[in-house]
Amino acid sequence: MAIDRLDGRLLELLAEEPRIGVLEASRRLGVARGTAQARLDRLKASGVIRGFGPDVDPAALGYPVTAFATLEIKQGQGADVRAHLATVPEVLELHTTTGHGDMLCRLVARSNADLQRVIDRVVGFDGIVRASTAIVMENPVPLRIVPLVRQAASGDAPGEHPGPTERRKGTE
Amino acid sequence: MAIDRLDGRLLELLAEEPRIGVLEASRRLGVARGTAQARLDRLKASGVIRGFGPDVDPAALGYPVTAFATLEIKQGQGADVRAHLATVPEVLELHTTTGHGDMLCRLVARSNADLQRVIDRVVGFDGIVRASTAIVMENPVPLRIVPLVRQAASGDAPGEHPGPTERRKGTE
DNA sequence: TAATCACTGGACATCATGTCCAGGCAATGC
DNA sequence: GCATTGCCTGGACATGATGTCCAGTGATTA
Repeated sequence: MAIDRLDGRLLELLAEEPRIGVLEASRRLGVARGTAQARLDRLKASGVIRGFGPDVDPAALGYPVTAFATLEIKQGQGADVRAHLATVPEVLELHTTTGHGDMLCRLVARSNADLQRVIDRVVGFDGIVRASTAIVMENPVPLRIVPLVRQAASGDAPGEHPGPTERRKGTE
Repeated sequence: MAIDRLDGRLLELLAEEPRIGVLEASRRLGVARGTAQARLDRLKASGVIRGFGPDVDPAALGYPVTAFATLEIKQGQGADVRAHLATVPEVLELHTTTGHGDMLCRLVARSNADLQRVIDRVVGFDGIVRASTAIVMENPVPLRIVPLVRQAASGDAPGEHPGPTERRKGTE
């Protein structure tokens, strides 16, 4: 779904100060509450906004160590490995990829020593041939979405397929 | 900060149905509203909950392609490279790591073709020696936190330093 | 020209929020 | 044993936000 500048500013507002609510957002955007409400509903319905889940910091939970593991999988064992990794709480996300490895997963651990335990548990599975781990030292750019939203909303997005004007359609 | 079972269940509730609010959460947990409120305030104050920002789906914004790029950096160019990558909207996060590469970043793009443009922009910088990119095909385990919260809250967490009982202290 | 659509500005009842309070209860420290 | 501390309860209150209507206006499209 394409978003316009108003959608973009609304998303920015909510990203930076999630607690403000629809009413306050409409005030800051200079539009009627109904408009902000409608935009928000639309963003949620179209899947741009998946939800407003709490952003939990693993470090504050006692898991200050983050690592990325590249896994090489035995042919045909993909499904089993996925199921295995899904049972490990320290596996925060898992992707299957092209390239040297077959899978990439993000891990957390209580310490560098604990990371060894996590890795052992992750790779201690028959379908996994090899694993290489990269420990995260710094996180100069934490997961962010605002710059992308800004670009998507500005309409001058590079790589964008040239389209008609930005008039909203009733159903898309 | 250590969390107990009540904190854990509260986080789970909020993660799964963020819209319910404190009052409804307290009802489901079977505790007084003041308790849920206090727990939530404490989780926010201690940094376990960073916020309640909207969870935006890049794919719905028109960026359905995700990739991870491992970058090798020229000695002493780290700061410049970080600053450079921070200006690229398609760079959703950036980590400096140990291991083969020096940095790992998550990218999104409008298409496989567009990914080429993004990569060119990312590596088109003097301090970057080499880059290897892995395109994400599937995402069997999307970014999740609940299993980790459950483990942290259960107290029987592996790798946990043995501690006293789970009585809460006044200030920590 | 008629129809469609988004936005406005207002209305309403309901609900959640932030913020107090007094009391009970369990664990801690002396 | 006793006082202290800290958490939880259950209640109160005013304020504010929410969900949901509506009629009117302006602009675009067929």
